[in-house]
Amino acid sequence: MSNPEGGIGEPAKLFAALGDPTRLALVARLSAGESLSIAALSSDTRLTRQAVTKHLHVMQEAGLVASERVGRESRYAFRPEALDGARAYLDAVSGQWRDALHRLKRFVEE
Amino acid sequence: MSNPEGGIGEPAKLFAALGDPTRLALVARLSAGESLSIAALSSDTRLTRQAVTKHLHVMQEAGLVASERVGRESRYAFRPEALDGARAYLDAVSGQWRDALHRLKRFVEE
DNA sequence: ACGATAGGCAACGACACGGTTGCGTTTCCC
DNA sequence: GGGAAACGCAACCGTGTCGTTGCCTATCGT
Repeated sequence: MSNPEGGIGEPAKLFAALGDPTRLALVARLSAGESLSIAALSSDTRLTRQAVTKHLHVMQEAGLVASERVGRESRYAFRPEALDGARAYLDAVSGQWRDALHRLKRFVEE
Repeated sequence: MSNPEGGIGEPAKLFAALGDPTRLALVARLSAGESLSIAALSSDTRLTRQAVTKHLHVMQEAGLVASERVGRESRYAFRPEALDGARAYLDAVSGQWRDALHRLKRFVEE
């Protein structure tokens, strides 16, 4: 399953989760290492707490983030392994492109 | 500008363009090397030609693809350079995560 | 025990998205 | 020249998304 055709559903959800500026900002905040609460994440935004909550749910659904309830607050942590799937897909696509160019070059030179 | 905070708008558009199964399938088709017409791309799909056209416009807006009008048909070609931006963003994010873990480790060990 | 803080749930509105149908225009080919 | 192929444009529809507001529950601190 190294060709880009195989298994399109999962990477699409991942890319879709990354395809929003607000969500990318959250990823940037969380990739700093700290596990942060919803209140902490929505404090320096013009968004409502519920808006941030929804985005976090989307990101959790895509595997980008993991939540852990501690006391009265729920902390969200970044999951860097989730990016491996995206990177693998990008590499598969550009690898297929590179191979295609290589085959074309060999064909022309023969 | 190597931190993930800088310039969030452009990669978000790129990821959003990749965040759709139909569009990912088109990328897979086009990454095979050949420059294909809209009719060719929509022939082996259950979608209408106009649906494929809209997806191609979105992908072109994100820089994923380039169009070239030849005769009565317009050919679309994959642009692998577009993926570099996405890969750079992923690397920046996971790099920031890795550095944060490293700093934490050093702090704990001191 | 009580106020304040953190959060979950649900409804709602505005708008974008994915897709279709219909029609007109250009280009190819016989 | 005329039919057919390839495309563009615009309107339209159903659904999803983004964000809000309102309200209710749980937990913390004093």
